[in-house]
Amino acid sequence: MDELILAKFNEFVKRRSLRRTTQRDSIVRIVFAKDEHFTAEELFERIHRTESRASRATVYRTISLLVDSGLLREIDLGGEQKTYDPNFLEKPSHNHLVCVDCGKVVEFEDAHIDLLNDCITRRLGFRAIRQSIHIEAGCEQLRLKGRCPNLLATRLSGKRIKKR
Amino acid sequence: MDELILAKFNEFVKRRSLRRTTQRDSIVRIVFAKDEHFTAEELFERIHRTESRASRATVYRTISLLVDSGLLREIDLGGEQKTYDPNFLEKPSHNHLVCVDCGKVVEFEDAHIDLLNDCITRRLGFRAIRQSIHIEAGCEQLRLKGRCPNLLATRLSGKRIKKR
DNA sequence: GTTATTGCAAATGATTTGCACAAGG
DNA sequence: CCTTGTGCAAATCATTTGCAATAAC
Repeated sequence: MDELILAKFNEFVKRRSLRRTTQRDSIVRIVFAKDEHFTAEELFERIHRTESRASRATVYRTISLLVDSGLLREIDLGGEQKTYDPNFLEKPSHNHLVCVDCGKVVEFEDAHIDLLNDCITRRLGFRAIRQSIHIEAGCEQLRLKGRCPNLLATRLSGKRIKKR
Repeated sequence: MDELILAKFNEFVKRRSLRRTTQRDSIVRIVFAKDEHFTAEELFERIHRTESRASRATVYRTISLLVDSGLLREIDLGGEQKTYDPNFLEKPSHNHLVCVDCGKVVEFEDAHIDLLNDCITRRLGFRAIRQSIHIEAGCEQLRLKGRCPNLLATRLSGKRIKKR
């Protein structure tokens, strides 16, 4: 499955008369091996947990290429580092809900929302290109039962929870 | 009108046992004198075009206070500098459409969208706190007539247009 | 007076870049 | 070969912070 993406990427690379390299290949494979969002630094660490090797500079440069190619998207999760989302090929129009209690990011799609946004855009005199919805929300289970199934997992994994 | 906001801010300042200073007063006045979005640097420049004086550090620190107080909101316009929006008091639930042709930012409110987002959030097991929609769009007039009323103005004013 | 605030300059931290060497086609 | 990519270390740039002097209350 991610081999298909790699093929698309290499097509893009060729079209731009760039070169296929071992570093680019392994970075792309690692990016699309999971459906998780990541920062440049997290990707760098993930790479170094494998047998592959690539410098920080190459990681940053390859991320830029992936974004240019349309295979990867930068999303706004409000942190200090940029966050990237590898799931837009599978779900071309998904949005993000971020739980302020546990930091969990939930992806969702909704055709009604998309349609409504399109209407609004047209009414304003524009032609929609891309839209993204960002919802900050609290965990209902935490509020009612005093605990949230994600909260513990998040703490254990040492993930960053949005401050504020 | 902005004197009311200043009063609210000073209330907040007192509640936190902080101090009312000339710098803070003038920064708040300048922030809410217009309904324009701005970056820290742009605010710093605006201040220095008046008779007021405040260091860059104080500008940054006061922006943080304003955000904490809920009077100012950080919004995502995708630039390298953080952007702030002083209009959430007047329009508590507005969203942003950014024109990729001219960089113009249009604010819009829509009750249907808000309701729909609320439903989706609840369905996912969360309780909505805040939501924002970011639409990137092209100018319909530019496409049809080959020119956009905002484009020239934007170029003249030297505003940053979103790259990509 | 005591505590918070300011301004400056230095520190930080993510991302970018120049350059010499290595690798792709 | 000739051109693009890589890794390193240095540069950038927005933002933050330590500290001594200053201003609130």
